[in-house]
Amino acid sequence: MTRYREVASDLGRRIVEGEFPIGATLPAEERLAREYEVARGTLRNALAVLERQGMLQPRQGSGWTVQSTLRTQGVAELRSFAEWAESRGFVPSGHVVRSERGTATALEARRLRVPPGDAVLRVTRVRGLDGRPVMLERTVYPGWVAPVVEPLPPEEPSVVRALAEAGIAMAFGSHTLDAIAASSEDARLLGVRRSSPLLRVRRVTAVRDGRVLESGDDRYLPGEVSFQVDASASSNRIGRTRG
Amino acid sequence: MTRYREVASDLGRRIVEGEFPIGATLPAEERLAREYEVARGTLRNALAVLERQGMLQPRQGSGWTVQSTLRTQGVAELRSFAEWAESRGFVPSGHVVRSERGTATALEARRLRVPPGDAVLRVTRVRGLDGRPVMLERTVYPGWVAPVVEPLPPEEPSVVRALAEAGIAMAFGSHTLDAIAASSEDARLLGVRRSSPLLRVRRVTAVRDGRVLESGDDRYLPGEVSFQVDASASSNRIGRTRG
DNA sequence: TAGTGGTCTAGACCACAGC
DNA sequence: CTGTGGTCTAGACCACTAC
Repeated sequence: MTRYREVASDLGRRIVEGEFPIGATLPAEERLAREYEVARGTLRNALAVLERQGMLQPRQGSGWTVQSTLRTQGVAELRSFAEWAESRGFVPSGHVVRSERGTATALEARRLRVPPGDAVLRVTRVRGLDGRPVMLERTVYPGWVAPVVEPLPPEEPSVVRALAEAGIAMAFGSHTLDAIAASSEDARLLGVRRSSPLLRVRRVTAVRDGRVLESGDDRYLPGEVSFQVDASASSNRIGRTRG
Repeated sequence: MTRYREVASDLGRRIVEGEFPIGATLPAEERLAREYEVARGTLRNALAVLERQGMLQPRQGSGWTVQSTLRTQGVAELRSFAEWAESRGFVPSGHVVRSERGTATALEARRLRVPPGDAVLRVTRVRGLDGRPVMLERTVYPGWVAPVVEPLPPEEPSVVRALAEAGIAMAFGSHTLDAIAASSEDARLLGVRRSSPLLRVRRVTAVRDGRVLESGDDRYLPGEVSFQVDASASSNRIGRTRG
């Protein structure tokens, strides 16, 4: 653990616990640096961590003000449906509709960055919140991930967590959002009429060394989950939101 | 202009011009710092700027590698339809369908953070790429912005640019993405069938001091424009993409 | 083992906010 | 004016990569 992460962690804890409520101004950097017995540069590294998490915002000449007392996690927040749901107080569910081994088509191979014809695992899941289906997920895993995913119980709510426990941690993700009309299968599994509008999120996630972990196509019912992007000059934050 | 921004700007130019192509490794920080005659800390500030723009990525023990030779702009990239289109080589168009003054409804007042009943300006525009309509935009402006927007020509392609030239610069934006079925008016103006799927982007943007600049509802034809989010442990980047 | 980015220190001066 | 964050310097040592 580096010193600035320790400071960020402790300062974040004090904010979450209410010592500095929303709208409050933190003590000056100089004072906080003395308090934690670090150089001002190190303290500023810690503040930058909390800024990226959306908790703090600086203003030259004034000070650092508390924007939020909720910790967000960037990638993880976007990546794991189950962890997002739990952090918001919903009960996530998952149900495997289909799971089959196969060989990579040209398109899948390009997305997964493996040779065409390589072994892949295709899984279709219906994801729910508090018992109601809200999203249909079709994921393709490359051969090296398949042995970890295949033995999971069909009702496993968090595949991401299971992968992390197996030492496979996601480090990068690219998501593309658009709208699409429900196919016959989409309609049947989500319980809507064919060609009704769905929010489609195509995603490719990779581990630290660049290997692709999965390629997926998620289709959300409108009105249940939407995606929110907060952008400022210095940082962007992305997350799901209800409704 | 601060020194680290100057360095970032020059280094970015060298990358765009091809001196360091995609995949290339930059000279070591120590060497670049000597070259630019700045301290290593200042050079690292410059590299951080280019990292946030998605051009560079560091790896401990190796070096900084070039990820992209395209400059992105964070908020601006997300905010201005016209500037995004031009940067990608498309010709953006805009056409005002309706423009009317009115008083803020309860919902509009909450979004714009003004008292209900305050004067507002409501504008509906069809936005196009290379002559084809791709998006329908309904924007509500608070009273203090209306005098700048109202006199603009109905075919003005970039409202953001016009506002910036009037000294009104957007500093923060929140965007919420979901899918929605086309209403009768949506269908008529975009040339699709009623209840066909559209990507809806609701946005609220604010200036530096926190005043809300506009509240909008944009509806995109599927297959024309989508939104892409690249997330990693250290940073998130958002932008539009074609198709 | 040599070279790289990651972290940290202890100062300094500047630009801006707010009284 | 005083206090704040923003920038900058000139060093140092550590963790990791690649040979």
